[in-house]
Amino acid sequence: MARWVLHVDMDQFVVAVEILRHPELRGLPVVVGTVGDPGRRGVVSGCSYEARAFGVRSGMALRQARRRCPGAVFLASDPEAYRRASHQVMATLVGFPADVEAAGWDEAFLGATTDDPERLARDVQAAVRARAGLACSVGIGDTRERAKVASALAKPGGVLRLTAANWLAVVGPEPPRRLWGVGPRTQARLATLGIRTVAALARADPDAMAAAFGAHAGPHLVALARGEGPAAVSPRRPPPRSHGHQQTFASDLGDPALVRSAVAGAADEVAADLRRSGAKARRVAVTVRFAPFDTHTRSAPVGAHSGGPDGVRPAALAALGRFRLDRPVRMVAVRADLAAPATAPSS
DNA sequence: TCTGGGGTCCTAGGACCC
DNA sequence: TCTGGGGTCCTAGGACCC
Repeated sequence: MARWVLHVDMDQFVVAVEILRHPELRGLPVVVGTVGDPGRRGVVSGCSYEARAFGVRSGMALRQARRRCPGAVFLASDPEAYRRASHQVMATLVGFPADVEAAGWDEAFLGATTDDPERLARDVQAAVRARAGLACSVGIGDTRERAKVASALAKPGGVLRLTAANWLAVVGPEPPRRLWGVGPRTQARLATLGIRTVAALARADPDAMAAAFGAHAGPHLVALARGEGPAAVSPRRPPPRSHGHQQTFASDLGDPALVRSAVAGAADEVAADLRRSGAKARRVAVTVRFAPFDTHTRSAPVGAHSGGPDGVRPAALAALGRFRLDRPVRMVAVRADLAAPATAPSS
């Protein structure tokens, strides 16, 4: 029997959850945003296939979504409902003879030993539909990268297998953006080098790519284009490396005192996270986004308070003190880098 | 045209040390 | 006075993902 990676990806997850409790929305263009009001600052966190037909995309500004699809139903995001649905899905997956690694609310990797991965994929789809009432697509691969790309190509509701044998035939003509780990910036840089397809990137000289993208990142890009990479699926999640909170203001803040109080508030939320998790902070970074979108970060160590929660706010305000708050501010963020857990030293 | 909130990882320059 | 080659830490920025 062979070892396979399956990538299970829920179809239009947040919208599907909304349709479960609002069946009358089925078949309509539906847009779920951070806020339900498309006149306010916020982005699309999920949209139905009917809305996508109008050009609405995840991550798009709500105002732009409304321009593209004025007739869409706009709903506010309800994270608690999505988390409950996610738990149902993950509980269903854990019932299968496989290692299960959650990769966000709406997707998971399965590591399974089987001679019929398609059969397993169909069984997973049926079980998720029966238990949670939701549809998913399943990618099958001999690496995580291939399984991940396969599930995207299988949408909606399909099953697709990608291995070394058919990877380039299927994915080769696609733009590099199709790869898991290549975004719009990297695709644009690749285009300036004349590389416009996955196949072209797979043929690229790793040394030349190292010169252009860095010693590690360059060859890594070529490996991605070949579908290579790890195949391990690990059910245990590593401890978090950071905790953060950020706030975009409904309208820009011109008063530095208000900016300081927003930073203090975010720092207190981070401190509360630290208390819950028992983790220690190493540094605290404050990000200030000036209008329209000019973004800078300053950080400070939390040494004076031994990394405890009480040290977060002073460190955040110290970092903020290094900014000149002479322009309107759109967003502030506070993030704490966590110290490695103080468990038994291993060496 | 306008760009949320929560994260992870990589790069690169300078400081500092041997 | 001019000077190699490595390592690690600190810091800011960038890219990407869900």
